[in-house]
Amino acid sequence: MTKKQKIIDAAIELFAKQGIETTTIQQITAYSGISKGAFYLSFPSKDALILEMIDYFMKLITANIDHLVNEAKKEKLTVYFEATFTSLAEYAEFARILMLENFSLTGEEILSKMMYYEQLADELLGQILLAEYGERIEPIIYELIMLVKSFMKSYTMLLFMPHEQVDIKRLSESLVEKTAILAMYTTKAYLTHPVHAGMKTDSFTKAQICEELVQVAQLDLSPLAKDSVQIVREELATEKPRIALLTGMLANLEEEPKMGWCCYMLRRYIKEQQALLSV
Amino acid sequence: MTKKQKIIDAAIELFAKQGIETTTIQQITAYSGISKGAFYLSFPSKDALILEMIDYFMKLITANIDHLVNEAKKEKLTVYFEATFTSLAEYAEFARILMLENFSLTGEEILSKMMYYEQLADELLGQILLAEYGERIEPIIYELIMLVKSFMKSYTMLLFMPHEQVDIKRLSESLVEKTAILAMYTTKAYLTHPVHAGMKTDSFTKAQICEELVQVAQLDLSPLAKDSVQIVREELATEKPRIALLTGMLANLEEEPKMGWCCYMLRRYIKEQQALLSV
DNA sequence: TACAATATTGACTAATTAGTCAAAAGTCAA
DNA sequence: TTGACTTTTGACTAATTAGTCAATATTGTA
Repeated sequence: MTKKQKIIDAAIELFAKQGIETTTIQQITAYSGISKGAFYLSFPSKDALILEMIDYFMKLITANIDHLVNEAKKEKLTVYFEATFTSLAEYAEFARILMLENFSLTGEEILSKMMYYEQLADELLGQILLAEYGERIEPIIYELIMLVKSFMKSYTMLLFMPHEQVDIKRLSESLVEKTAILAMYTTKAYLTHPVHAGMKTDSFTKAQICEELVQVAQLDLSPLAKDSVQIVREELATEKPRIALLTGMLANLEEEPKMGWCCYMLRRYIKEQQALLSV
Repeated sequence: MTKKQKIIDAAIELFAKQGIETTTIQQITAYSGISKGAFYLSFPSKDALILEMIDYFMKLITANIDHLVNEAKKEKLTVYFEATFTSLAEYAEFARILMLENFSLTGEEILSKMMYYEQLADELLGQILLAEYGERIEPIIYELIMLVKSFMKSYTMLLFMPHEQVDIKRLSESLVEKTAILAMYTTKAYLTHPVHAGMKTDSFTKAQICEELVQVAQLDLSPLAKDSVQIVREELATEKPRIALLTGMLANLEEEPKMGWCCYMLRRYIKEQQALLSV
């Protein structure tokens, strides 16, 4: 395990236990069995650590949910709810802290990072809703996204109450029903535009994906994964990467641990290219 | 203006501007033009100040919303939404900070204080919903309360975005529609019990109300208000306070500024006594 | 083994801030 | 005006913590 990973592991536990702001570098270094100096060899500052932790966590969750939803052939909304609650429950302590300290965290960067991932989540939810309920909900799509996110935030709190035992399946079904009801009968939508209007999630460029591939190539992967990564890198270096090839390689990588974010980027890239072609 | 009020005024502004945790006593004393020592003559600690500020603010909001809803003869839910958004908008900067730092605030006391006021809000909402949609929603009442609160929290965020201009009337109507839809069609409720089960808001005792009356009697009030307060105090000292008398005095006090919390307590006391009688 | 290059350490600095308290300023009755 | 009493002050303490860097340990190489 790299030193960075040791620090991140310790930080996850400590942040989860006592909050981000109140956890000191001293505590993190003591807990991970390294010295203070060593910490600053891995991270330039405490803020940088927080930023990387959030990034690490949000990529994990985002990629995981997107993967499960894409895999599902029907009832994608149910899967979306289940995947979200399950993912959050898995890292409940840290997710709880992140949610609660969300905005009290200082720093422009952290805030825009959070907004970025929220935007990604909104996009996925929007696609699912449109696929599920058809074009007729287009006039109320921004409202629906807001409402569904509201539900989820509130019910997510239940996951964080230690005594409460959440039945994720039943909860998801309950929320699907509410979403369907609202999609069906809502006439007076307050929101007619996305809330975070300014924000736009640019699609991933070939360069960005390659960069990420270089990163993960350093991890120890199965031979299949290692080769697939290499092939994708070479293909992305060409003028017109072949979608079929990328799709196949993506399938090779999907189940590989630690490759989640790569897969997410690739998936989006492929979808986008297909959309361009079909126009 | 008392020294305490000076401090509270300064704290409201500074907390709103830069957050509660990051505001120092130094800044507060500098801003309110007093010395550090003087601060500690008015408040035993920074935490005590925070606690009192939250109390001050929550009482203001709670009493105001309850007053407006009780005054309304019909469409109480609409009034509830409007009153809530309007009250929050009025103190938007501070409300925003309170909402965002909500849980990162340390201290058992602050947390239980917030839960207490949330519980009061839940009760009011529950009553309105039952009155509006009848007994048939009883099986889904806890779910509905949760859902409506979810909406409100999310849309409240819009109030805090400086560039966004919120049309409270239209928003409230939109939320009423959603509430009605959910009340009408929901069949699969996830929640069958209140979330904060342990918590219970005990009714106000005569002693508690008297205590508050003693407090406000020190403020400078109109002669009518002053006399009414005195009469209520005497009446509450008796074995069986007459409801008719209290109701009349309450009417005298309703529009008096700074009496909000007193009126709220009285209103609840009267309602409760009436409920006991009608059994 | 010897030596250089690299990695790691933890005592130290500088900055911040809640809370204290001896001294100064203000008040007021005689 | 005096002087006893109250209020207010702000320099000071003690505690905390992010970040530094000279000294030390480890590793790789010839």
